[in-house]
Amino acid sequence: MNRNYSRAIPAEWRAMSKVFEALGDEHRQRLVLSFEPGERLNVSQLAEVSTLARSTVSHHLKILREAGVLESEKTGKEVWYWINKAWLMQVFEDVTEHLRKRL
Amino acid sequence: MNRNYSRAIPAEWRAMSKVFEALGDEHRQRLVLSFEPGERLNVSQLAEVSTLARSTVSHHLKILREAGVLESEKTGKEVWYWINKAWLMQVFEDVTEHLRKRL
DNA sequence: CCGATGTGTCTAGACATATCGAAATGTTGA
DNA sequence: TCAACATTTCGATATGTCTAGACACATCGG
Repeated sequence: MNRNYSRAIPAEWRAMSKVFEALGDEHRQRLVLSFEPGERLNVSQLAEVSTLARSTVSHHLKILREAGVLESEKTGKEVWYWINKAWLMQVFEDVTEHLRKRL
Repeated sequence: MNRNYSRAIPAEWRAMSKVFEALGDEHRQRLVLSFEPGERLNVSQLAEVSTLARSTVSHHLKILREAGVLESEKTGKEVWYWINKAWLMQVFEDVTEHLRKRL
């Protein structure tokens, strides 16, 4: 048994922690699932398909961005979001690997 | 763009949803990380290393069990918990695969 | 410069979750 | 049967999150 409960969370779990938190919400899952491969969407488009108010969508996008799930870039008035696919897959694989070897 | 925001969440995401929610909490992460490979731990042992009250630990274990992260079995007075490793790895791999192919 | 547009922030209320201690439940052994 | 033990449930409170609308800020076109 690993007794030092308060020790640092492993790096791959720490990164994953934010992702777990971000993707634990169903609305945020649906936002992520609105993307097609390689696609970039702006806030208006995402708010349009969502059932939520635009400000609420903005709030959820912020959480997804801070978790590293989404990336964003502002061009003119619009802010375009896309899935941080490579990084996200890497984090998932790291956690799977940690699970395989250590737990 | 996938416009039907309210459609059903894919099966592998639905299973993952509970896992995300369960592992989004740092205390629950620490509980899971207390296990060594193949090990079974009871509530008292987990409560002992935790900084939380016994009843609170029990509450978190219930969430982890309902999410499928942990399994449990009662033998006599004690309830033993262990990580549902094979299933958990499968779910992670399914999500990674969905991410690779569809997003 | 001004109005229209796209986005983010702030606020407040509703709602959900976390937490602990006490009480209840179930189990074992004397 | 009874006392001790392990765990869960319950009640109360504190804390955090979700949500919409009002407002602020930046950008673009006229």
